Amino acid sequence: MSSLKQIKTAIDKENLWANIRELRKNEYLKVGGSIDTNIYFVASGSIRIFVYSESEEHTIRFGYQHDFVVALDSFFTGQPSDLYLQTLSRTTVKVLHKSVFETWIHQDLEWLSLWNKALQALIVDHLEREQDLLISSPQERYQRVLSRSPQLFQEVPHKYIANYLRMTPETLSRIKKG
Amino acid sequence: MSSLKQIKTAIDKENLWANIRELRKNEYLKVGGSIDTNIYFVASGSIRIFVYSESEEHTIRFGYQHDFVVALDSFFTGQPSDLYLQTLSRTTVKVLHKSVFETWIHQDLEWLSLWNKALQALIVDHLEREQDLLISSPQERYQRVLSRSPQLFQEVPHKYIANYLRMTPETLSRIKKG
DNA sequence: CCAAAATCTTGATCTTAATCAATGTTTGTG
DNA sequence: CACAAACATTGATTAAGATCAAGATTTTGG
Repeated sequence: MSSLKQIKTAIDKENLWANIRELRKNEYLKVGGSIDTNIYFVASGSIRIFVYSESEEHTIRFGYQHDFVVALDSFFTGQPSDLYLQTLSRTTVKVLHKSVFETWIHQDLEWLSLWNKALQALIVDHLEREQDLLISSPQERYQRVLSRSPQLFQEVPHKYIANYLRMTPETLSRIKKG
Repeated sequence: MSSLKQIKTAIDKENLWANIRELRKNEYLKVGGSIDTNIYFVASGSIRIFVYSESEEHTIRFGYQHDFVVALDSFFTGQPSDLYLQTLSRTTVKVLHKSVFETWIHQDLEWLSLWNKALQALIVDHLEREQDLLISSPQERYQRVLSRSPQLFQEVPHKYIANYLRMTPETLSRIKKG
């Protein structure tokens, strides 16, 4: 059982959730320039994290059912960040406040160790992502992400996946066909 | 004082280093397919972390004087990883074994908290890096990294920086001129 | 269920950075 | 110091993916 799943179970048991939010398609949980230190758990639906740059959107990550979604930079630093969190469909999230989480996690060395493990797993994921992005062939980038996250292609519109893979929807479409 | 600096100071004080290695230019600390759970501290010189893919090298990160350098995926998972660690010049590193580090870090909640902070800072760095890589204009990618890490351009040959920025040395050269 | 909107596909053209090639410059070593 | 090797620059050409445009398909909301 992954560290994140264990953390989720414990949060449920101790009933730490602040509230539940229901969002329509395309609603923003967070916009650029704002502080958001919440942890969101996607009960249903899907969310996209992106930034603006060169007046274009760049997709950082997706979250769908059973994922945690967090504006990590704002969460860690407590500062405003450039990240946008937007729903891609009607979505329900459970909200956990950082302060509650922090208090809880520091109550027991066991929890802190678990959180440590979760952070480590996150870093390993980021390393993978970095390699995905460095690869020059769009074909290869597609293959790597497809084989690691086939589910993703079921869950979110491909135009966003194309953006996530730093290619146009047209290029992605042609790769899928080929 | 950053969490990493505090950790470094403590390791020095407790004398946890296993040994010191002197390496010539272009020597490998680690090659792809191997396990390496060491933490290296660059006393002098410089190191490049890269992977092979499509029979090309892709540069993940640089480490120079006073940086920690770690094959993070292998370090965290204990498994073999695709990362290569290679010196870019005559380099001296201090070596710290994971087991020693882990034992030490778990002795005190204070240390574990500090390590936690370091991991968080690392994740924020990775987020920045991800945004750097997503940007489509080579010009912009160059500008962002230059303004965040001007020192880098003093420390390592630009052909490696070009690779790190996912462009050719020719393109980087033209950007610098323009 | 139907209409409108959003998404996806396909083809033609254009643009930008990669490639190729040659020369100039710096660095490191005997 | 000299000379070779590594690195950087510059110009010409090519190629791959972006852009543009139109049509097909799917999704969504009243």
